[in-house]
Amino acid sequence: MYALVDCNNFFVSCERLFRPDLEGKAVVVLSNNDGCAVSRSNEAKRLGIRMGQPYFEFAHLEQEGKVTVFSSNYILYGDISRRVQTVLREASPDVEVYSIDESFLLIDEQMAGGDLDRWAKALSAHCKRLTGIPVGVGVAPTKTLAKIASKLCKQYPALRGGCYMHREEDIRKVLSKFPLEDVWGIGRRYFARFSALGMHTAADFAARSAEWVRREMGVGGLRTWRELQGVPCIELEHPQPRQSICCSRSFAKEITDPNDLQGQLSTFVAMATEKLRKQHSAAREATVFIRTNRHRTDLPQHYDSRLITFATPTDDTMVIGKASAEALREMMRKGVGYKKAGIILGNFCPRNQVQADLFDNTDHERSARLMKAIDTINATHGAGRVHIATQAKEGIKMNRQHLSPAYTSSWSDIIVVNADK
DNA sequence: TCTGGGGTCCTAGGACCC
DNA sequence: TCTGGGGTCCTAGGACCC
Repeated sequence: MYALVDCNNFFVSCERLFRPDLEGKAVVVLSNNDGCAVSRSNEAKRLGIRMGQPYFEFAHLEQEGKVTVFSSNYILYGDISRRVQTVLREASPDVEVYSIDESFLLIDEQMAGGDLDRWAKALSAHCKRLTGIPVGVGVAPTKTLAKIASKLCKQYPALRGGCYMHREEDIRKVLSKFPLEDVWGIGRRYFARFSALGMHTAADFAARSAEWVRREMGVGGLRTWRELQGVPCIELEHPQPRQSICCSRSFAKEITDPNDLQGQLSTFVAMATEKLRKQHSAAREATVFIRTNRHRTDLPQHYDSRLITFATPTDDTMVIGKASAEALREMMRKGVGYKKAGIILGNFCPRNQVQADLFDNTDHERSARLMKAIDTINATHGAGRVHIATQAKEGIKMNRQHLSPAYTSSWSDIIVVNADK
């Protein structure tokens, strides 16, 4: 059986850990740059705040004291996520960390003491007790059904955080009420097409023929369809090195000054190459892109990107940084304000299998030693302690007006318990 | 005024090979 | 009228996920 453990309103739950006064209240966590809602407490959902809704549209609710708003604090969420994963690894030897707030576990009835429903509820309670994070645990014969079971946990508090779904008639009953758009693998596009054909529930989709599904959606859709019938087609996956690494941000204000934008891009390059080195890869390609504010239709729009190729695959911040800076200079138009920029590294090979270029006389040994020194210092003395001189001193120019402290990852932000009070 | 960031997989079609 | 058969590789675009 597969279990899906899904953290409820994860970012909001992380913020509430250190703000218990917000329990039972409407809370929203915003995307980077305080742009839009990415996590909402149940109370905030009830206020009508939608996923992805722009902040300015509900900022009045905050003024009226009806909702508390946070900037996203990924350092905190990443740390809490690792704690949850630690608890889950004790529950099963086979865990796939699917996202920051979801993990799949492989589980059999013996391990669970013969009662998987009880096991699911117990794991939910255990996780809450050890980490403070409320989770739903859905157990079913396939990953797709386990996702559905975990959603039922949120819908029905009587399940006490755990739901084991395996009998055919139970599954049929659930699917006949489950919205098709909430099925894992059915996105916005397919749902729009299918609902126009009168299909609205998971059961409507499951009732189509295999040929029809294959024709309309290809093999991926067929897998989803079979998983709904209880036939496992999607296995537990183990972490693979990334095939591309992207680092980009929107800025608080449009940037016009080339040096200014160069400083921001340089920081993106440093972040992306650090991730690249962490997975022991070297990149053959980098794409640099810039864009103006899409929403300001009154201003001139400009999007451009440059693909850079490296004769010798590299993970060197300075090599990639220098090439990116040149690309940026070529693209930037005078007087145009840029709202977003970024870099995508791609076409990787393992770092220890780099094929040298006959005409390349770079000192790769020296480069490797320097990068290792930078990474080691930053890992032990704090991110960004040493950096390339072209990086912006003040960091990425983002709006983060509602940022919570780094409660678990910075000595200066650690909670102080005052016994006198 | 104000609208996120980071990924993966699959498919069709074109170019090329013998 | 009818115009071979069997492949590979690459890319762009579309779909999906959180």
